[in-house]
Amino acid sequence: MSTIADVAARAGVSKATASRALTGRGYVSAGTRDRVVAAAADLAYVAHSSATSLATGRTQTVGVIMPPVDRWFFSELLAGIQESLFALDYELALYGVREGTETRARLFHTVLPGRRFDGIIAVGIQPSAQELERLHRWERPLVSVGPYSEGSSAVSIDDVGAARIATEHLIELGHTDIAFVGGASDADELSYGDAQRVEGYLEALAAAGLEAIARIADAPPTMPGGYAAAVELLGDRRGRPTAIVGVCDEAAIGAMIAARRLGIAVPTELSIVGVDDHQHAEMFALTTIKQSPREQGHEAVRLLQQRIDRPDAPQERTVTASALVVRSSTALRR
Amino acid sequence: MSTIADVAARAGVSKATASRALTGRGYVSAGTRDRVVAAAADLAYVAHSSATSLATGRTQTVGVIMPPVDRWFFSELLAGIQESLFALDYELALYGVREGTETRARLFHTVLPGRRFDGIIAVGIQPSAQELERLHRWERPLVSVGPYSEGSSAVSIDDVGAARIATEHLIELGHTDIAFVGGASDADELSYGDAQRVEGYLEALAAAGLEAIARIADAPPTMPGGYAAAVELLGDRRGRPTAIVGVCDEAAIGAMIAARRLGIAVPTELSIVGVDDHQHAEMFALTTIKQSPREQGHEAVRLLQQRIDRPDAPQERTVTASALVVRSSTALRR
DNA sequence: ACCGATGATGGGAGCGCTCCCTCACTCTCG
DNA sequence: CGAGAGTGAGGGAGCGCTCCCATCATCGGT
Repeated sequence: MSTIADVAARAGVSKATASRALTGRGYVSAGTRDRVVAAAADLAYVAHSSATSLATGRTQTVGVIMPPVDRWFFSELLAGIQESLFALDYELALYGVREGTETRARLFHTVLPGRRFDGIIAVGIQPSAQELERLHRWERPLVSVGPYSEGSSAVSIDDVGAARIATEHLIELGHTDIAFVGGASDADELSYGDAQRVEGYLEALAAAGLEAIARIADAPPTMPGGYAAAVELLGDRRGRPTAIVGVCDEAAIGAMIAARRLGIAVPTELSIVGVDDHQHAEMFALTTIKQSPREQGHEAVRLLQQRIDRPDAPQERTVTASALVVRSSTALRR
Repeated sequence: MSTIADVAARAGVSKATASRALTGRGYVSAGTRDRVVAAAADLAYVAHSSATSLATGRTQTVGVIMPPVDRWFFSELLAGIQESLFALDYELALYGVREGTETRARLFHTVLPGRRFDGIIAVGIQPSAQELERLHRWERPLVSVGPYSEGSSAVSIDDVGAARIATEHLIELGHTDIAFVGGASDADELSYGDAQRVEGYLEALAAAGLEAIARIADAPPTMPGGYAAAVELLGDRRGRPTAIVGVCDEAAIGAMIAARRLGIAVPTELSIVGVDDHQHAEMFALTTIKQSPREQGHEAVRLLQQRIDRPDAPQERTVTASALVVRSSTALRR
């Protein structure tokens, strides 16, 4: 493994000049630059990242903290972040957040002070006041995806709005018995975004004077979760709702499959709407609210990059709009 | 941000002693150690990772190269890797592999020589001879998950075996018209493991003297992929197979949904078997071959750790067994 | 002819850590 | 009782890079 000293020697210049030629910072004559670049190529020289980091204080690495990627939304988001970071020549260090505070504690006590990252993208995490304070002391930019908190840029989905639109769509179709699949009686169990969606559902009902009929079935935001909850919900022939809002498409699809098994026709007997526009939504002809997690990933990186370049620039907050995509899982109430 | 010099000063010892006390390498008296540790705690001292790396040559970071995590298998595998790395105090730097060689080229030309990683876990990647040579020159361990190549440890699924078992199961049930959903006429389009599965399917047929009936439907290894392929396969009432092997559970489930829509009863009229034991397999009562991607992730990290500790230890190769999980998507041929 | 930009280069300090080497001291054992 | 091993601590080089500063040449403007 050759060092910059080797390159400098081979090009017949000093280390300083070689560094300037290679990084593009400072005065170097064209001829010298070419010689240095050629020498570097000959030696297959690549700067030692730790040495560069130590000298510059920048690691070219971004930490990404996110929930397990087994949900489509997160895996898409991660893909978006990955694409953008790659394009900007940043490494991506992935951190899981298990609710177990161990990961989180370690992150704040060891990883951040270790100055491994130039910035952080935190997905679906609401930092505590104490954590925020530490982040502030960390003096490096944070962009959060989802929840928004003072002192950091954020790209958010309007989760409340998405669920509201979904619910309103059903109300407009004449439904007055609309259940929500994918809540949790213990609110702590819900991710931030999911909690917001419950909120949106309730808001829409309230706006239509239907708050009394609110029915929230607890379920994890997964297909089996939605399936199980729907089986229970639809099992009773008379108390059965005529429409269902899923906390996400996975849950909605689970509910749809449950309905089919129970011989309940969708959409004639039961309307179902989801949130996300999951890759499977089309196959199931699911009416849903389109989010674009991949683009949100891009946006998050853009914001972060901006703040890395100009740390004193004002915080920015992007809220991406939600759009209703009508397919054929919803219909007028009979 | 305090440095080790600050800690040393506060504890009234030299930098060297402080370092020894904190890293646990070399002689330090218990009393001194305690004083240093206390001083470090007071100052909230955490070693600067770049400085440590530069001095030790180790980054405590492992690079993970894998396909997009939108398939359950990969997201589980990643989760397993993440868990184990976290437990061992390693950072995880994530790399996508788009077939676009750009990522790959950059990895080999810039990232590896930049000495950012102590080791690499490569998932589903068959390095070219030239790449292998570079890896060798890199002199750091590589563990591959999936394909096995000379000179690196590997944890592999017996993909051939898995698909063979799945197919044999159908043959034992009396089926003689068994289609495979999720191939690709252009073999390059298939991931390594998927290609192996096609292999296993063909092997089983051949062993039963059924090679003549092999029918491989091209489809991406996804639910919509399996759905579309199955719709085509099952559309023709007479030429219809009596059993289907899915390249993975997602594809198998897609096929199952297609069958339902077409009014074909599973398993009475059509048997379906998948590979993976996906989280949704149970909900669909899918007979499948159980893999444990999460455990494979653990195993990959274990192998890597071993090789980081003792670089000259012999290469190890783990092949995890596959087990048939019979649910109710398969039945005797009528 | 002199001066101050401007361009091009080299010397070398310094980033924060580890670890080799040296030194001092205390035991242990022949 | 002295040699040698074992233990504890400090000094300081060195990891590979960047970047500040000093130096020197060139050149146009007064």
